[in-house]
Amino acid sequence: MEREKKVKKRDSRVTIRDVAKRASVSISTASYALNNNPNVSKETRKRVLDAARELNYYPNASARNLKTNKTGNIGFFIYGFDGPIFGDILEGVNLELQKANYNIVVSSGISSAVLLREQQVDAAIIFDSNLEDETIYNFAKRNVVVLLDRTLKDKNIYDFQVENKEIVCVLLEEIIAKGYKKIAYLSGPIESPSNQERFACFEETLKRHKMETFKFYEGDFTINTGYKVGVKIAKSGDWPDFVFCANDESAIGLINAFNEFGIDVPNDISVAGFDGILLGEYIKPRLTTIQIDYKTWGYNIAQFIISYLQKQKEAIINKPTAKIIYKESTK
Amino acid sequence: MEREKKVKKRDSRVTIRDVAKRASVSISTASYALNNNPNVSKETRKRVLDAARELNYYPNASARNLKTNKTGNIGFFIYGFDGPIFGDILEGVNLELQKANYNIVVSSGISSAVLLREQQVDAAIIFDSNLEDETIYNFAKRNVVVLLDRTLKDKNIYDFQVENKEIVCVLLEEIIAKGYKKIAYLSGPIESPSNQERFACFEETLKRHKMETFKFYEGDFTINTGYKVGVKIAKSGDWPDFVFCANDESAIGLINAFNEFGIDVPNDISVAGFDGILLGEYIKPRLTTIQIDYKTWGYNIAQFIISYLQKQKEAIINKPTAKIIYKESTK
DNA sequence: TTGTAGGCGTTATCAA
DNA sequence: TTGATAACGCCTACAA
Repeated sequence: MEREKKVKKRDSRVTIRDVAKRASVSISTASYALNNNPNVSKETRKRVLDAARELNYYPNASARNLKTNKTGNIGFFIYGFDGPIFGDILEGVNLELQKANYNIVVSSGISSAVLLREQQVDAAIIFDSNLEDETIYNFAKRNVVVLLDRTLKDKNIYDFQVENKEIVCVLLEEIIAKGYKKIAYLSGPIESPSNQERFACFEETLKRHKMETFKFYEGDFTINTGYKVGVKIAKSGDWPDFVFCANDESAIGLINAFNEFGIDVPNDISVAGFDGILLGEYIKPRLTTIQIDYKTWGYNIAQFIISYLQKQKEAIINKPTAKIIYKESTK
Repeated sequence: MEREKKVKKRDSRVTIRDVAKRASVSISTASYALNNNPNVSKETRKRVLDAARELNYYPNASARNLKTNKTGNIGFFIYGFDGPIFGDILEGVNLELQKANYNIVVSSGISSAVLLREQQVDAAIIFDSNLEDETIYNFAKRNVVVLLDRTLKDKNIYDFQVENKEIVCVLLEEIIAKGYKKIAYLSGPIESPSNQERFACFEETLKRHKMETFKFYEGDFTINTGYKVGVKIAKSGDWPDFVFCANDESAIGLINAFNEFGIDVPNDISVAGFDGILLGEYIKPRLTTIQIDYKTWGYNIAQFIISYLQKQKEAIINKPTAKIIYKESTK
């Protein structure tokens, strides 16, 4: 019975206490050594680090976070795990964060709101329109937020929209120059800022040439809806000669429908998209698109957050590059 | 000066202390109320919850985790953010975890190892062969681990491999029945267990029919390498009449190369893959494949973890269903 | 039913 | 250069 009491608590982790004991120093000295604090002698540091290694010690994150009020984690919150562009952004973000010893933590759905509310991350990158503005504002009271899916104005909140304006205009100018007359638009969700910007540029360029939007088809950025719109167009008989799609996925759905109905792309109807996703290179005909360098975008976002958190310098936002890639879906 | 001292610390969050004060109860009562502990009167609970809402209180995760030695987070660690099957598994996992109030946390690269070592998650799902066995063993001393990419034997460690055996045999049987004679294999990474299992079934079935592997091409599960192999085959002139690829992505690269070199798929060479990824439906010819229900797999994994953590019952592992989908890439 | 108090594992202040 | 000790915010015996 007596002996039982002295037994180490079942399951208990190695703590800094154990390390200190093994290195024959006080807890505080151990902490200094482990955190590279300069005021600890070289020999002591070595003893402590050795002990830590021998005991396979790793700090308890909760305790550290509670004390320092930091987590070292950066959250990336997305609306779903299967979006084709997230992969690239995330790779860029992660590569860069690793260099600065931040951890990336990706989440989606309710989890995202919980992690934000309980401040389990030091900074948040948000690409999920399901997250409520209020949750974001609240998190931003004490932490930095980068928005990719909307625009909010407040201290600590920054938005990194893709640069749509110029590049969509350029594409449309070139399309008009090629002689297309009946130019239509397949939208994303109406309220999406990206969609709105892209459509604004679309309309503006047409207007500059005294042309009218041949048709405005409502979509939602998905292949499925793109397909449905394609079927409707095919059946209608009232065909445009060019459809600019707000993103690649809807363009791919559209082309799929056209293929099925024997509509010749690009000769009957030409199609272009936006994003430059991998899938666009594997469909037939391959998709003309505006290619965004999402990986670099991710890299830039991570850079921004790091310099913000470390307050090294005025953090600067770099827009990702965009370029037009002509493939066989246009003449 | 005096006044300065009394000012609330800049930036400080709302704590349970503030809630207790506003509800005029002690901290412990507030805690009980917030955690649905039964021994607190209805009115008191209401007062506390109201106060929490009014103050916009959310618990400090670090403090809670430190005390309870739990995080409520389940980690999913992957080798990269752009794998086409992760999206589906993750959706399934997340949907199920949400119901049980667990948060999903996805990470990759060094971050994964850190999160595991510092035990920032209560359970880990691992699909990243870059993570070292030792890191996993260590984490598993106190937590449950589900492996999707390898097999390790230890307390708390479980592996959920896709069921490759039966279904690959069935496909090969059917292929042989169709009269293919020169049947080749395009592998994944040689050391990958999935690849090994699939190849074992492949070889076994051929052997049963007294056939030999026409060629073994080494790949690595990527489109790029699949493409390179395809080019090599095209140039060699020594063609198989059927290539079974260890996954869809390599099959897609292969077909792409064949298309470029004017090899007729399926008539010159037929191709089949494994996974059933979206891309396979959009290439020409569409890819014959073994389709795995990855979303359900994710669902099952989450179920397993939840019942394990809650020790409700003997946790049971359900394998995901697999079925063969014939498309135009085979005769 | 409610309150008091101790401690989870760290970091960091202060004194030695 | 090192060590004792007080927090960080929360949960939970135990006492009232």
